[in-house]
Amino acid sequence: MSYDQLKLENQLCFPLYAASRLIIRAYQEDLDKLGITYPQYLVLMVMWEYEELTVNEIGEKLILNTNTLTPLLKRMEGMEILTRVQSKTDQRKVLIRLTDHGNEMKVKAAEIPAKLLKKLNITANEAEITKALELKNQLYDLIQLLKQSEQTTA
Amino acid sequence: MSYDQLKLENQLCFPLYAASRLIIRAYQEDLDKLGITYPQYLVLMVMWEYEELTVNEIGEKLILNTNTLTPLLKRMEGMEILTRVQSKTDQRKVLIRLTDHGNEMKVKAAEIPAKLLKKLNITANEAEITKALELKNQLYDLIQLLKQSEQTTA
DNA sequence: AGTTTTTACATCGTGTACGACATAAAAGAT
DNA sequence: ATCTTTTATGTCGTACACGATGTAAAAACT
Repeated sequence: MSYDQLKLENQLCFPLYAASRLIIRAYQEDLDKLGITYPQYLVLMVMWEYEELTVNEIGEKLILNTNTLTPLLKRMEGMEILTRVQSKTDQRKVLIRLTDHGNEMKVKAAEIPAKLLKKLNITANEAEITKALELKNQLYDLIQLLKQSEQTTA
Repeated sequence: MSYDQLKLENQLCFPLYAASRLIIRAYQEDLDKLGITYPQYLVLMVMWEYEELTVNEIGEKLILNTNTLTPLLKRMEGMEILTRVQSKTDQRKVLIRLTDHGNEMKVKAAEIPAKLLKKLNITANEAEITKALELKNQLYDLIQLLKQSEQTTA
C-alpha cells in the first residue's frame, strides 16, 4: 500500500470540492444583484419548475435535509420570495410556493448562465458543449453511485 | 432566450455541488474515526507533502483564505495535530508544522481512499480507473478556467 | 529617514451543511 | 380504540466558507 493516493493531486474529491466552490463564487457576483445566495438560487430553480412543493420534496431534489432547508426557506419567506403554508390535509407538511416576486426573478435569472459562459470565455461551439455535457453526465453517474452507497450503508 | 438553462438538470454547477457534498459525506464516516473533518483532512494531506508551510501557502493549495483557515488551523492546533509558530525572519508569517501525532495519522488515513472505492463497489479495473482519471482531468481544466476568470475579473 | 503601499494574518457577521435530538401528526398494528 | 411506529418538520450545536474590515510588519518609494 503506497501513500501516493494521499496526495492532493491524486484525489477525485478535492477537485470536486474546489470546482464546486469556485463555480459558486463565479455565480455569486450575479446572484448578489438578485440579493440571494447560491443555495437559495437552487431553491428558486426547483420552484420555477413546480408550482407547489413540500420541504421534503425540495430536499430530495437538492439532496438537502430540513435542518438546512428550514432556516433557508424562512429567510426566503422573510424576503417575500416564497410562502410557507401548513398543509390542511396533512398538518405535518409545509407547502412552499413562490410569490409573484419570486416568479418574476426568473426573468433576471435567465441571463445568468449565459453570462457565466462569457465570463469563462467559453464559446458555445459544438466541441465545448459536448465536453460540458460529458462532464455533467459523469458527475450524475458519480452522484448515483454515492446515493446508492448511502442507502446500503444506512 | 429560453428558460431551459434554468432547469436544475441542465446546469453544470448543481451536479458539482451535489457530488462534492455527497463524496465528503462518504469520507466523513472514516474521518470521524480520526476525529477530523474533511477540510482538516485536506490540510493534513498538504502537510504530509511539505514539512513546513505558511497559512497562505496552504490557502493557495486548497483555494481557501485565511478567514477560513485561521480558525480551522487553531482547532487542529488545539487537537495537537499541528503547531502554529510565528516566523522569526518575517513576523507576519505563521509557520505550520505537523506534530508527531499529526504525522502518525498518515498511517490510518492511508486506508481511506481504498475503503471508499470498496464502499462504492468500484473495482480497480482499467476501465474504471481511466474513467476516474478523465473526470479528474476535466475538473482540473474547469478549475483552471475558473481561477483565470477570477483573476481577470478582479 | 520618513511616508506610502503591500503583504500576511486575524476578527466579525451571515449563511450554509449536517449530526443529534425533539415534537406533533399520520399511519399501522393489536 | 389504544398503542406503536413512522413521517415531516423543526431546533441546537459545531464547523466551515467568505465578504468586509482591522492591524502590524515588511517592502517600496521619495
